[in-house]
Amino acid sequence: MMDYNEIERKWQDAWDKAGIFSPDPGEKEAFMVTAAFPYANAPQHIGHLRTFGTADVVARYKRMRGYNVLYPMAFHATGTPILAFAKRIKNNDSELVKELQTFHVPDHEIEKMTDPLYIANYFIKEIREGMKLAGYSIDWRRSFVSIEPLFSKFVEWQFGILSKKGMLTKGRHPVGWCPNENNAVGMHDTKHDVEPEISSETIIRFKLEDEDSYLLCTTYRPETLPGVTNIFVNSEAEYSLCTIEGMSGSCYAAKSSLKALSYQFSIKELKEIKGSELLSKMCINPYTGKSVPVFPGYFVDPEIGTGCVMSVPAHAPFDYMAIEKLKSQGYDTKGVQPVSVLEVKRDKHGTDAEEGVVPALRYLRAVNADVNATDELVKEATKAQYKDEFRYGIMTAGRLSGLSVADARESVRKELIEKGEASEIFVLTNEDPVYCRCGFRVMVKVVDNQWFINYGDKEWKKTAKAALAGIRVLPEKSRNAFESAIDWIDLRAVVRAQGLGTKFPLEQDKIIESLSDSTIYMSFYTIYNLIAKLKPANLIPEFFDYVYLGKGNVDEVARASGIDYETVKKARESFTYWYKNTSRHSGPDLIFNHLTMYIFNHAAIFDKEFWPKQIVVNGMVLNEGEKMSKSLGNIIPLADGIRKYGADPMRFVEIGGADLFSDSEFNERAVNGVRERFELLNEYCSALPAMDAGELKGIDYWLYSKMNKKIKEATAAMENVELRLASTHMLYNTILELRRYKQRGGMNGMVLREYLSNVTLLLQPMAPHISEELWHALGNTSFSSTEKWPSVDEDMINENAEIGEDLIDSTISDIMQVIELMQKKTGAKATGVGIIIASQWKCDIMNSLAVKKDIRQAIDMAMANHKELQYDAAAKYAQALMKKVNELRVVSFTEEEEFKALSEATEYISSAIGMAVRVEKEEESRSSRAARAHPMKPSIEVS
RNA sequence: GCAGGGGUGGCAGAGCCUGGCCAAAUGCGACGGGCUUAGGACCCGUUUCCAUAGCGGAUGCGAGAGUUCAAAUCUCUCCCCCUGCACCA
Repeated sequence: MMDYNEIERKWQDAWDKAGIFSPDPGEKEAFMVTAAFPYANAPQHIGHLRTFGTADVVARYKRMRGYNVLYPMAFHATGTPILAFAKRIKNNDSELVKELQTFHVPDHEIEKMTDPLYIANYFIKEIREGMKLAGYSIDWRRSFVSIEPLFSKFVEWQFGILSKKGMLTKGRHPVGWCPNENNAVGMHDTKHDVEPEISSETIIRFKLEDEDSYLLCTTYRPETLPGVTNIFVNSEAEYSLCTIEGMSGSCYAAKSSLKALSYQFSIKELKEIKGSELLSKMCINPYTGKSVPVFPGYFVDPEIGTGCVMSVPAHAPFDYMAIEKLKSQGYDTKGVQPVSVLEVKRDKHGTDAEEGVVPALRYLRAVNADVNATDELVKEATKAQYKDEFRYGIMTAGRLSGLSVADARESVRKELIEKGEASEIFVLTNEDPVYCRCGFRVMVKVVDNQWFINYGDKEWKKTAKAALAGIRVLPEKSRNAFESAIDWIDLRAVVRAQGLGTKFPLEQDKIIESLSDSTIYMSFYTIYNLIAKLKPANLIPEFFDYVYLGKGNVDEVARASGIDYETVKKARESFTYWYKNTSRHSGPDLIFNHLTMYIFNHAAIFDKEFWPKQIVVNGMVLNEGEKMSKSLGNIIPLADGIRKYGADPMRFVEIGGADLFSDSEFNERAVNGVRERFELLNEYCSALPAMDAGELKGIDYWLYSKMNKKIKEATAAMENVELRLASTHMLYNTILELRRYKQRGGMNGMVLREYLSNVTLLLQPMAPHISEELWHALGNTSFSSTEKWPSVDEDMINENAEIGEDLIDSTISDIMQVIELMQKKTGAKATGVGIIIASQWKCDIMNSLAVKKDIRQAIDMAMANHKELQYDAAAKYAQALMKKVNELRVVSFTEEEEFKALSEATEYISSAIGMAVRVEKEEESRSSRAARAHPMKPSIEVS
């Protein structure tokens, strides 16, 4: 048994000592690999092997292909999660403490984690250790943290440029808000890590007849305005008359809804009235001008929206039910009748459309709801109807006629907002109320004067598309996602009121939001080791202008910044050297934010030659079929996994275990399978010294052929970062081939050494430690890490050698079948087997037919070439073949070659079937079954 | 809803772009056999159905339709699943 951890430590130390992964600019062509940097709030779990490991495999492969490869790594700590973390520790949050304990964070460390910087530093150290254990070939000299002052200088410079280029704008923006802490809240600020989901609704005002005031209704479905028959209010609740910013006149809304509204509009209360007082009134539909009455609605919640809803009984089951209930209670509903304003071409969830039946009623019937039905049931009907109507509905009412529901909604909404009759309001759409960690209910606040990066800018989108066109996206099928991400991304709020990070240059009391400060940081790696010792004050914009944009000259920049001449010069050289050829790695979840912003910012800031060249997107890692998550408690810390299974087996399973884009599965069985195969390779390597070299046999040529094919295919796979395919070639097929080689009596030490040497090198990117170990077991003294990738000798790819082996296999399996059937039938035991090989003329006829499909020509040709051949026999054979002429393939073996291949394998075949074997040619055979032989399908005679 | 990706044998998962060599790689599982004191590991075989002294046939890759001499693979329609939807890293 190999001790993986010992082997890994040994080679990691040796690499460190040799400094082979800390490159500087040189003669060789550069290649830089970067992976989305880890957030410094927890050590890594095995899922991180996917992105960082894939990046490492690419780095290692490219290094062996002769590139000067740089794989740097930094750490992200910007934003609020680390602050929230510190606060939770302060509050003794047991959930968090438990989580930390799964990562073996000692209690005395947890105690100190009330300090955000301490947290970041602690985990950065942990993560770095984990990455070393995993064997990543990282240049640690270039490692920085996204909250350190030098990096902030760089980010300030970046935003200076964005500002100058007009990419920053100001506007209104809704955010989740805690009224207690007066803070924006994101997912990590809420109880149970719920993301506040915000969507927009429409407030529509209905003018009260004979009064200079309005009723405010909230609705998702403004397109149903033509179908409004009345308004519902809650007759038990208090209502307020108030003035609302952005709407002229005074308006009524439920008193208990005002608080939430006040975070989006400034509101002044004038007076209060009872809901019941509104009941006697009539009001005017702003879209149709029609007058409608106000009724009490049992289901109206005064806390939601404005506490008034417009009633569309034809299309809203709740409205329909409410009116029916009123009627049954003897309430005077003034003869209102449902008005249908749209029709659905196909009913998915409701009953079939019936002439004259109100749509809402159909959906209610579909769930068996009567007048006494529960709200749950009505809700179900509502959902179904809304879904169908939004998806398939076509408007039938008035000017909206013919429009789809979605289009009509936009059109009505826009028209009313322009006229000042409606306004947009934001609401939380989470199923359950969302609570801040402090216990207060989260609401929506609209922030004015919010700074945005304007990714909606048409010209910028165009440049980004141009940049994308020049990027090699792997896997290629994810390019679509990038295309649509570029189209879709719009304004992005760029600052926050709190959090760690860089101050926003245009508004010094705000912090640049954490995804926005890390869009071009990869370029910072190229110079970080040169400037690490400088003071922030040295890093003036002119310095970055020179380094990244080539503006100005060394002398001036050196003088102005106080940085010495050599460093300035080197920094520019380093950037231009490393940044021309880059590969960016990340998970699929970042396509719609980070990676797209990465493209946008590069396109805006850098010269074309420094735009991204390659983006590799990889899937996640699942643990025994389930997503790893804190809540499931199935996270495997990286260090634990490596300690238990070894880094290389873990790497192999996680990185090579699935297609790039699909998720890979961690399971113990697979890891053990890999370990066993490594052991087997190791055994073969140790057995080598005892083996002699001798004359090459057929099976040796076969192994050579397989080896070269393997190199060819593994190389192609690595070029496309198809790591699953590559791993199949490199390890799994290797084991199958070695097994066969041995079974077929292969024992040529020279051949085997060459084969194993190449396999060892192929394995290097994915299993670097094992590769080094085997490489030395084979007697080498260099690092396999810095060796050349094996090259293909096309001449040694020998199809015939492989066909020969396939022939042997298929013959054996045919023999076994025949024997089995015979024994079943006659009960007699077989004692010997004759293999009879088809005559050359059969082969000739078959090949001729396969190419030409001309029976005449085939027979003539065979007759001409084989004097002994009877015309009858040739014709009969050719006719039989004609029946499936379309399936015929050219046979590349001659009778002689077929005979040779099988004769040489007699020993193997007879040991496989357990009895004596005789091989003969058809024309020499006296067997009655001889004529049944086909090319590559010898006749079998069992005696 | 919008966007992106999928649906293949007991399971996982290739193949699909570039139609035929695909009853469909590979791994796992199950079954039978070998090795072994026994188990594990390892090795060999079987693993849709029917037929059969092997080389044949039927059904078949979410459902349906189409194109083609030929479809898991191309086109259309439908159904279902997964992921993301933003200021959050």
